[in-house]
Amino acid sequence: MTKMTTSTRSPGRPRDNKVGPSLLAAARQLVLQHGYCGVSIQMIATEAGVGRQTLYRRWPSKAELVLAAFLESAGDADVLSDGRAEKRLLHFLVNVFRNLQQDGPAIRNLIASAQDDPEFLKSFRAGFVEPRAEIVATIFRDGIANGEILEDADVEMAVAAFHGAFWYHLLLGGKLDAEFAQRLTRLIMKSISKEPREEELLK
Amino acid sequence: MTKMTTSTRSPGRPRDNKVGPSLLAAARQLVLQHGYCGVSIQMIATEAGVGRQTLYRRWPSKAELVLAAFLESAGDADVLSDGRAEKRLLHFLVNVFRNLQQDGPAIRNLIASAQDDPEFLKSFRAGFVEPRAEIVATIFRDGIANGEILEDADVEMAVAAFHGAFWYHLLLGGKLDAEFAQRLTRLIMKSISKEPREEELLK
Amino acid sequence: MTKMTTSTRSPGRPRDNKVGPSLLAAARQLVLQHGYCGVSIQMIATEAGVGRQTLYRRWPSKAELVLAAFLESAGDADVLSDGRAEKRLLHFLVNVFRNLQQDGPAIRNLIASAQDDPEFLKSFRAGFVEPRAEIVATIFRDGIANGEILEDADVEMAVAAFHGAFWYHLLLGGKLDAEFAQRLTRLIMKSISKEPREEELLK
Amino acid sequence: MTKMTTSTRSPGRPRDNKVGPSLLAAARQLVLQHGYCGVSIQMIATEAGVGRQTLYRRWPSKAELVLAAFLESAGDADVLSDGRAEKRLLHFLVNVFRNLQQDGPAIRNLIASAQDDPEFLKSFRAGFVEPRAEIVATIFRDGIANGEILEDADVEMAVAAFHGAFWYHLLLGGKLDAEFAQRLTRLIMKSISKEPREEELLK
DNA sequence: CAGTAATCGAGACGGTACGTCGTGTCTTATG
DNA sequence: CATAAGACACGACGTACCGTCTCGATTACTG
Repeated sequence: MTKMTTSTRSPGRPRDNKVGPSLLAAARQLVLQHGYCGVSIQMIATEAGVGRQTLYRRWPSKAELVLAAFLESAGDADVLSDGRAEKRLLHFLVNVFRNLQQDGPAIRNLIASAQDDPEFLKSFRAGFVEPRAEIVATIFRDGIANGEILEDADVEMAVAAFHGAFWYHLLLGGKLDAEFAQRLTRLIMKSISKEPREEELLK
Repeated sequence: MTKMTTSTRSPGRPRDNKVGPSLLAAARQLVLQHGYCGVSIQMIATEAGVGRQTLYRRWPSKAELVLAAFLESAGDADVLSDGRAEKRLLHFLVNVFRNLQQDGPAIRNLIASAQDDPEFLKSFRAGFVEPRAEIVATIFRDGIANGEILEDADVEMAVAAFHGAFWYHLLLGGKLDAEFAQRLTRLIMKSISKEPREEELLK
Repeated sequence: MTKMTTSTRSPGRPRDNKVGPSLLAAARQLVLQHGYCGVSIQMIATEAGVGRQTLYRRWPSKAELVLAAFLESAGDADVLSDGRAEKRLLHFLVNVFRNLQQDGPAIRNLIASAQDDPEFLKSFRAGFVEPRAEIVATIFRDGIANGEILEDADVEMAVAAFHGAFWYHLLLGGKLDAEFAQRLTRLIMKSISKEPREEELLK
Repeated sequence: MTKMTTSTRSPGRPRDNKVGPSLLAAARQLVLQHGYCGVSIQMIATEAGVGRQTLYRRWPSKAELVLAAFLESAGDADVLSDGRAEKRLLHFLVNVFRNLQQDGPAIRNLIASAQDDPEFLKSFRAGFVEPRAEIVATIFRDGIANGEILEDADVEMAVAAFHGAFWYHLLLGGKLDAEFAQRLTRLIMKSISKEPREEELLK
């Protein structure tokens, strides 16, 4: 036996695997510094000490590159693996808001970029939106499983309302703080949880 | 006596008041035809048979002009003045969705434009967002007044979740149809209405 | 009578008539300094303190601009208006060679540029080649008129051989000095003048 | 003993001696098809099924490669070995013009390429210009030897005028036909041949 | 009824970013 | 070593908009 691996290694000079990360780092730093629109493709390439073409070889647009750059930092969303749904939601939201403290402006611009670039919209959904939606959906489904949440709850819509509400604030320049997180979580939970209303409990 | 009013009319040639509307019309038509990003300021001015400066004299940016153009058509939001809150919400939403059928792409781009232009964000909030938020808030407050909705409902957050949910879908390219409207309305109403849960009714 | 001139002055802001000359000057200086290929359109525009578009508005290519720049200096070809043909030819050639001392490299590159750009070739012929050809042709025709040169001399071909010979040297990097001028003039004159051969005179 | 020859055969993989010719062929075909400037080094390499480096290992530039490619076809210049000088010149010229029918555009671009690349200019002179100059010079010298041409004829200049005249036409897009060949030959011969003038013969 | 001043269409102007192209060098694995 | 493939840094290209400016011409009110 001669060759184990089907090692379909493409011929030619392999891509320098230091250049991708250095582009991501450059993108991230420059966007945080000058804002998304204040940064050109040229600037990122120059900062990374790289030719422009080398960038285009990896990402088709500034938006895709910046998305990748900000996905890294946001990837490590720490999520409570169990506990009451409301608590887990709140914890998630507080974490997200903390990230947005720094990344908010960039994320807003990525959402903006997706509005006239269907290809990027797909990337953005797949890389950013859906993972986060899934986290929240999982919390809801766990809640159903352990009896906290109504069996017939409209999970999909609850997720949309949950994320939508803070996108709405984010995109409109509103403040995203702990109080907001609490109120939003409360609102959604009221809609889908089994727990009797407080008012009724008092009766 | 020649003139009654001391009307501080500025000297010089008065503005041609046909030019504003023709710019709005041109903007609207071109954006619907080629998409927001497919239209340049020059194109709009040319289409309206107007110099570029004449446009800048009235609006500071493409976004502001297009906002004005699309505000006109959306201005005549017909809202039920009374009835049950859920019904009124649903009616509003269906109307909005009907408008978005045509204007959706433009609105998405306006939201996008606001993400890196604080000045325009203010205009957009004042002209587009807040009027619509107020309509929904009013419905909620009416609901409280007539006992449909809990006195301590978080109206502001409910509005954010309500609008946010369909913005979320709009910006992500989701479908905005009657079913979505119904499910969203239901979710929000469940959260804030007094009506006892179905489950409890069955007890 | 109200208006005399049909003054078809085009509308819009008139072109700044200082910008053309400053571009020509910049082009000339930079090309002399760094060579034709060492100069980019951007460099010329920057040197002239002008936007790139402003340059493209006046000339369609670097070649056309540089041609114009070097036409100016070469325009003042001083030509003897009478005298013996051979003397006038020689005087012309010496003058040309003096110009080429400085402009030679640029001219060579202009000829080169014309080889893959038919549009520019036309400009180059009209602006550079033909005026110079005409000067020499005129000398020949004067020579015919005053009996120095054969009536049936092939003026066109003589011009081609005259100019061609020194283009040949120019393009091949040969030296263009007074001796060359003398020998070339002699050769051509021998071909077309009436004067009996020296050899025959000696018989 | 395995190998006989001490032949200083370089170590490593020997050059594939099919690759050179296939590059020449690819270059020739592509340049004839798309024009010199319409062809990139990459295209030639790809057409020949060869890596780019392999090309650079053999020729330092596109110009050198294309020169080599077109030298092949032009190498077989058939020249009359004796006869009257004028006849031999004419025959040569007609042959050259026939070649230029096809290769003209490429040759023009090679001349152009030489204008900003001294290294290539040397190659071009050595490979293309001088052999052809020598052919013509030889014809002239033979003419001197057999008494057709004046002993003190300026052969070098005659060659320059002869070649220069048709370069001039070639580079300026003029037509190179039999009539041109005849007129040019006539002009040069008149200048350097011993034959008495027609006018004088009629005396 | 001349003077003043702002508006209008048109287009020049200095900039900036874009995406593509070609060049010559380099770096792999495979002969 | 040579080779095919392709990455890489670089830099020019021509285009598209942008927001501002500068024209002649127009159109009102003012003194």
